[in-house]
Amino acid sequence: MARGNTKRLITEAAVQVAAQHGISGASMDQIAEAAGVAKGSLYYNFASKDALFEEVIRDGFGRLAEAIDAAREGAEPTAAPRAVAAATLETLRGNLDLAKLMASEVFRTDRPWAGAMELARSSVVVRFSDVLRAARPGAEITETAGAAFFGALAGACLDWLLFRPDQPVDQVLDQVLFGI
Amino acid sequence: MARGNTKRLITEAAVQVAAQHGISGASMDQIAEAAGVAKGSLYYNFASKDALFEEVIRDGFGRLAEAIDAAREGAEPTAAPRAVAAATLETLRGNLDLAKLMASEVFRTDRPWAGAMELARSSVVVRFSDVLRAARPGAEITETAGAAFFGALAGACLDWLLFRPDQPVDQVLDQVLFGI
DNA sequence: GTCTATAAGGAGATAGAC
DNA sequence: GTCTATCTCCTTATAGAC
Repeated sequence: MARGNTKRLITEAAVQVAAQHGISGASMDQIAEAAGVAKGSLYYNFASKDALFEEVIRDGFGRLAEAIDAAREGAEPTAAPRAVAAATLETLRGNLDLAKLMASEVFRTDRPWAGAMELARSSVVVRFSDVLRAARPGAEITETAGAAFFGALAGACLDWLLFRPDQPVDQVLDQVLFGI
Repeated sequence: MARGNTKRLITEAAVQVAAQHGISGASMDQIAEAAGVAKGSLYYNFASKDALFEEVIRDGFGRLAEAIDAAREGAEPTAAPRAVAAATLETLRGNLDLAKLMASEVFRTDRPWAGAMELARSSVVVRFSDVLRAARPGAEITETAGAAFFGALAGACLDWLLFRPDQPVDQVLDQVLFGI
């Protein structure tokens, strides 16, 4: 089995296991079993459990940042908040385990990977702030508004996918943006 | 030492430890040490680690629900969203460890205490939805909007307290409510 | 009602065969 | 590059003294 593929198997299994139990509650044994590889292979491909999850975190937020950028490119500034929100909801829906994992670990500030986490979170928050600013040239918009927008999307999206999955995505979008 | 007091010492220590490491990562040994009691006392006062955190969860969301109700009572319907948002920010600021804990565990659906968690979360989401509906009699507002409002407040509040603590609370409030 | 001591099993990580 | 076997420490929970 090629190394690149094994690494991907491991990170995907890590996401799946940690979405249920949290990073602390996810054991390397469980991850190895979910990935279908031996525990030794985890430690060949990653220096430690912390290094493994640092990569998971970077990948996860990176994927979200790319989706935001793509959605923003194709939209007028005033329409961009809705386009970006839609892209975010779709990305989170397509990576539900990752979304749960991010939501549960994003505000942890005292772990080895906390620096990488804050860098990744911040890059997404900045994107949201920029989109809001461009849509409302007059308003005073700081990164706190971006954090609020991000929180609104994450909160509504997980409420939707976990507890009210029958809603159409447009309805969720309307509810998130009802004031914008 | 009276039993009521010991229980409170334990729950407060549990919040403090779990805010850092998550519930899975918080050990009963750490909690006992932080509470200043022996581990045996934890198991005298609570049937298990899961039972302990079920009480922590119920207490936490109960406190938030009370603050929301109090803020709503004293405000006109159109001013209620801001009043409720302010009360929420103040409550979370006064219980930062609890806020971190709630944010990180609220979407966990496969734990023994998941039922209690969803009941508690839902009671808060319903309150937010009601406040928004009363403020905008014409609009179609579902509980998803309440979940989004809750998410926006939690996201902005933790961004504020953890990474931009110098902002005045009114400015945070303005950023969260900029579209409402 | 709170303590100490301990049981039984799971954790992260490593060594060495293949 | 992946495996199995193993080390050591930490985990939840219980038993029984005080």
